Amino acid sequence: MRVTIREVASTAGVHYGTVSRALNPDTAHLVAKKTRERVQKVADELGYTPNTIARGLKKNRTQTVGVVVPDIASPVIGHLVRGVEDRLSPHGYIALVANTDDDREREQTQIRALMGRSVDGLIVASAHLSGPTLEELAEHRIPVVHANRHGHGESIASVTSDDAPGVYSVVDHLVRLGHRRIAYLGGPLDTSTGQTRSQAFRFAMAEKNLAVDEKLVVHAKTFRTKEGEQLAAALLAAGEEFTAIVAGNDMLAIGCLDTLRTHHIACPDDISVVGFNDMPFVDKLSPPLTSVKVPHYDIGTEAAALMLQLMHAEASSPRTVLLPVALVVRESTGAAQVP
Amino acid sequence: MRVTIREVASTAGVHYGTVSRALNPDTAHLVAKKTRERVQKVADELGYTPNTIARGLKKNRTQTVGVVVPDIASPVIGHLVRGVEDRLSPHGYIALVANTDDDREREQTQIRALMGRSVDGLIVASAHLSGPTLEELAEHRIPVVHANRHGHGESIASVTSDDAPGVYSVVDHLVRLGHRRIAYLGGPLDTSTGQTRSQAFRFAMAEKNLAVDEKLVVHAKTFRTKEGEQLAAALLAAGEEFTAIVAGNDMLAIGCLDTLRTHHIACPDDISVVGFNDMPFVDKLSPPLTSVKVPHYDIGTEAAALMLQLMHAEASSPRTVLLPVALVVRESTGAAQVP
DNA sequence: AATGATTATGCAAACGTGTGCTGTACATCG
DNA sequence: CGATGTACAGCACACGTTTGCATAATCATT
Repeated sequence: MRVTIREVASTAGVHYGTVSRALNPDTAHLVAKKTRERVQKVADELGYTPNTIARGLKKNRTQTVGVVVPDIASPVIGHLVRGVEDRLSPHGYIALVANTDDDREREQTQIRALMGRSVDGLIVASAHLSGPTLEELAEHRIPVVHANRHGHGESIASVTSDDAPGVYSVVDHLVRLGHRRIAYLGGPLDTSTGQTRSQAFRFAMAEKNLAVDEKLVVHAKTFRTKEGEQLAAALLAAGEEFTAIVAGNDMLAIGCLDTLRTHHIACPDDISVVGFNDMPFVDKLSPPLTSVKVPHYDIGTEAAALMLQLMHAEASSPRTVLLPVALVVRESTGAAQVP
Repeated sequence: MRVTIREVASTAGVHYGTVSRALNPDTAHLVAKKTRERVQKVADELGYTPNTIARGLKKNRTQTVGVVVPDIASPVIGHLVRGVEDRLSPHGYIALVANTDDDREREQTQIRALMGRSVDGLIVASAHLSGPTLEELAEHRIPVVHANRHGHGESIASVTSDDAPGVYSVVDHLVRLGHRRIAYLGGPLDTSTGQTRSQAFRFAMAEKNLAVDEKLVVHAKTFRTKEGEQLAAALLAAGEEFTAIVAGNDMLAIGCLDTLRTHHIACPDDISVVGFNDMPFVDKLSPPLTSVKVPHYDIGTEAAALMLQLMHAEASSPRTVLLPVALVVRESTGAAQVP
């Protein structure tokens, strides 16, 4: 059996209420220094650890935040979760992670499971969030922070990468290299990143006074390399000429590289390829992939920081954080092929 | 405010104890079908969800298992955790993950934090586990399963990959290609995988009647690419001849490839390189890395399965699971250079 | 020395469940 | 018809804390 506050009290010769106060930083000033020290010592000797469950029941706070992600096995998500953890744990909070596979039903189930465990807050990095679930969350008045995705309007706090300038810098980079006919292989339009980047691409092209050939714009249904391969092949088969592909993320870009290789098309000599996210090891690909560095770890820490603010109900603070990204030029982009 | 069992009871016109029994599958048979159905209906209408915290306090079980990992951001660990989650969640359990960075102190802190939250079990994939902590765990009589690492003796359940045959198949593969002078660049000897694979290498070499040149055996302090680079450079600088490097994992192997490239040594033409784990995307490296596929996802599911057994205290079952690995031959290994 | 102010501690009621025990109503049996 | 058994529901305590309130102890002030 685990040692309780009463045992500490009896061996220290004080009432258990006093022990509670002595051990709690907020109330420690209410107990005399002498007894506080004695209690502290006895608690250490007995190896007392407060029962978080009992405390949670009483205070209605569990020092736990739920983290809802599409897939913890994905490298970018892993870094995000790591950031959350690192920022949260010094404050005594711990993360409860749940995978959804971007599946609406599973999302709902997982969020319910988290709510049932009385998490103090919810960081949501999963793509969708169905209506009923959102309502439930509102009912429980539980703080919610969106990470790596935009919220519904501005009502929900969110922290994301500032993708638009990133996409612009990609297009700018390609244009400077002489590219004019640029294909776009984007991610799912029902995800926040898929949509944002797609719009940003059109905007950037307009900015450069370049026409967007609709035949050169395709969108994947998932962010998987396999689909990148297929869509890249489809772009090639369409017969429209182009000298560069901007991909919605690195996975899709890797698919492109594979397809180019199987078609014996040289990259970057014939066609340049750009990814997004700058995942680990894309610098080791052949050719090393030009990409846009997205600070997923920092997204995690910022989301956690925002969550801490919300939970402690500090004065209203900036609710929407945009983190800067940076183009990383490598060898998958080069001068446009002369026609 | 959240709806409690008492509200359900009063609107259904029964005692709250009855509601508790009616809603709990194990005790539902104790209440008449008619009232049980009425209670059920009222509970649904009111949107009652049992308070897991209160239940946890009473039953001393939280339907939660702690998962202690070195770094959730690492791709292999991500897959492992994913496996744990997938196997656990259908049973209503949820995973509480904690990173340790393989740091002894942090390990202790995190495990304490998990224990304080009354987890029902602990899956430990972190490298070390210092003495005092182990004792604490034993005191609490909490089920522990080691994943991806061997336990202390056979007293603790564990599930790992069967690395020895994997290493043997690597050496065998190289020998068949004509390699005789083979270097070993292993992981930290104070980690389970580092030690197992190192021993297995010596054993495999002996099996093949090949001498192990101690100047060609080095061990990293961490599993990082940077250290792979440095140690590979050190091997080259040592002046001993060799035609192949067996690395303790893919990260170290990637470091080797980088060093070979900067030294303008061709791989595999001059020196072959083999990794271990078969991480995502090592097939996209240049050259694509020959490696040993370790089923980290399955290690996760198996560890979770074992944990479920232990928690439900089913009859004593196989406590040590070894999962098979498979050599995946790619282009980083080739025929030995003729002298 | 008595009074008031301040500080330190004890007391006990919650928080929302689970569950052993008790009591009641009804059926069954001799 | 009385005794016994069975099925169901109520009662109240316990799980380990926190915390408002009351009380005791200490100290300063007049």
